[in-house]
Amino acid sequence: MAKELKELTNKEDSYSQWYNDLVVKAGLAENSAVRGCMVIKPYGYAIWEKMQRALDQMFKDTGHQNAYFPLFIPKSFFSKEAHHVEGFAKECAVVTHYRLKNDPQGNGVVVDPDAKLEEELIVRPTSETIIWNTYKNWIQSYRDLPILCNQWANVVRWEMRTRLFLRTAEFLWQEGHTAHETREEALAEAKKMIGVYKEFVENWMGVPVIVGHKSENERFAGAEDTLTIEALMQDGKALQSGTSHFLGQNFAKAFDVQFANREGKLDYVWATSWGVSTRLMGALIMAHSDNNGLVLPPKLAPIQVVMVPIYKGPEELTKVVARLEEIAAELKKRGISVKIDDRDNVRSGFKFAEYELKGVPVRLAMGPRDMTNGTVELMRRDTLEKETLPQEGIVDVVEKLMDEIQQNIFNKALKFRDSMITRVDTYDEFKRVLDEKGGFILAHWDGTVETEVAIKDETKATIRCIPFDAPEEEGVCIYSGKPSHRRVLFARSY
RNA sequence: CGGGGUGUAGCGCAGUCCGGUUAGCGCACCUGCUUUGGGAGCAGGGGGUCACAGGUUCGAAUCCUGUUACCCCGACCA
Repeated sequence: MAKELKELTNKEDSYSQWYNDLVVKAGLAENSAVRGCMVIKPYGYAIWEKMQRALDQMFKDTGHQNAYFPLFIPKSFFSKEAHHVEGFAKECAVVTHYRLKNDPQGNGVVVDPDAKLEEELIVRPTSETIIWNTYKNWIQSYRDLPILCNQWANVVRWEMRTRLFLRTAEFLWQEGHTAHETREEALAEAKKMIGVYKEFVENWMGVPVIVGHKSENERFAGAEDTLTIEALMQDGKALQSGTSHFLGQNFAKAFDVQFANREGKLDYVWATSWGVSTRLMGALIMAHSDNNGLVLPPKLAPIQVVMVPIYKGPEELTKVVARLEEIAAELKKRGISVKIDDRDNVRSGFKFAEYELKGVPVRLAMGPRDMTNGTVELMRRDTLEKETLPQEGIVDVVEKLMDEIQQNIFNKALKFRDSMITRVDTYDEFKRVLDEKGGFILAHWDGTVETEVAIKDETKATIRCIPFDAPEEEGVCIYSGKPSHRRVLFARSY
């Protein structure tokens, strides 16, 4: 299986095909019978569950609670915020009927024309509207604020072209929706949550990100400011990995959500929303994988250690497995997940390749030779290095390795990412770097939508963000030559 | 929605141009034996309305007409 992957990469023509193949062969997901929709397989879902659990804890640690809102949104709600409708209208699934019946002509089941809904329902592409319609009833006074809710849900965006995890017609995500008394508090919330995302993506997924503001043109439909984390994939393309929006009073005004403030006057509520999706799975895969398959950070690996017995005949198998079980029990005591693969219908070499493909961080192999010598062979997935070590103390070694691998995966990705940030000062250089090297480009921009759009049309590169830490620096826009006060981050992206 | 491509076993494909025994190969699957420190070998076996519908013909996977599904490249997007 990995052999085929290797052959694919050697063609070097299609990273996306390689990616797709990897996702399928590693058993993460596959395309479903429904166009544009994805089946997440147990192994892929196990990783997603680990992400969910970690994120959920982080949300709770920052004072949020989970809730759940309806899948269907009445069309009238949806159209209340002008920019919001405009942004999503083109990709909505719409429910128009509520019943089927047997076809009188005998062609199976048909939609019953008598069961037409008076008002169509939109399958949520995001939940701001249904949530703000609900919050309206929850908020009367400043004493009801803030409201800090999150929901884990699926949403539907009817995309033309889809790719496993990166863009599917239906996807799983989490969306936080908060309501605040003041502008400052809402701004702080939006900033806090993009920080939570950064921490998660870097510390759990081992993927370094750049945090910043979206340009006006790339902003969320209905937001006053969109904060983003941008990651870089190994093919040099950027991936927007999470966003946090300051919504101002736009949705409060659209849904007439007013509260009595501390002065006893009516005021509109300030809002934020923020989300990350199963797209993060795509980021995880594309940031770390190599020609042997996935490379999973230990914190998210469903299996952290796999044990492969090497043996001739059933007696040896029993003996080796018995010893492996002792070590496995020790590892489990320390919270490390272990799998002993004692299948006898595939050979050990096959298993080695299979777990490499699946990205298992550490492999322990033990055979008769090791039984005699009191040793065990350890391989770490991130470097593919093999070492024969004494069984005595192996549990300590593995435990330490978990942290080391987690750190090493991040460092490797960081080093790559940093090597792929290029500063350019002319448009020619900009285009050359895009075509020959890819990655992030730091360049001056005059701050206008026209320039941004023109660059996008000519090069397919967009402004990924205006980084938080962009220092003030006088310069001239690479496109228009007009003055600019800081560099912004460009890239071609997914 | 535009441009290109493909539908033949669970998966990947050959055969189609130029119609002709019983439709073939690799992987996977099942059985048995031998193997087992990096993707095992041999032997045997199971599995197909050749995408669908209509037409031409003594005869269609193959030719003609229509339909449909999927993939790739664009426009759209987390």
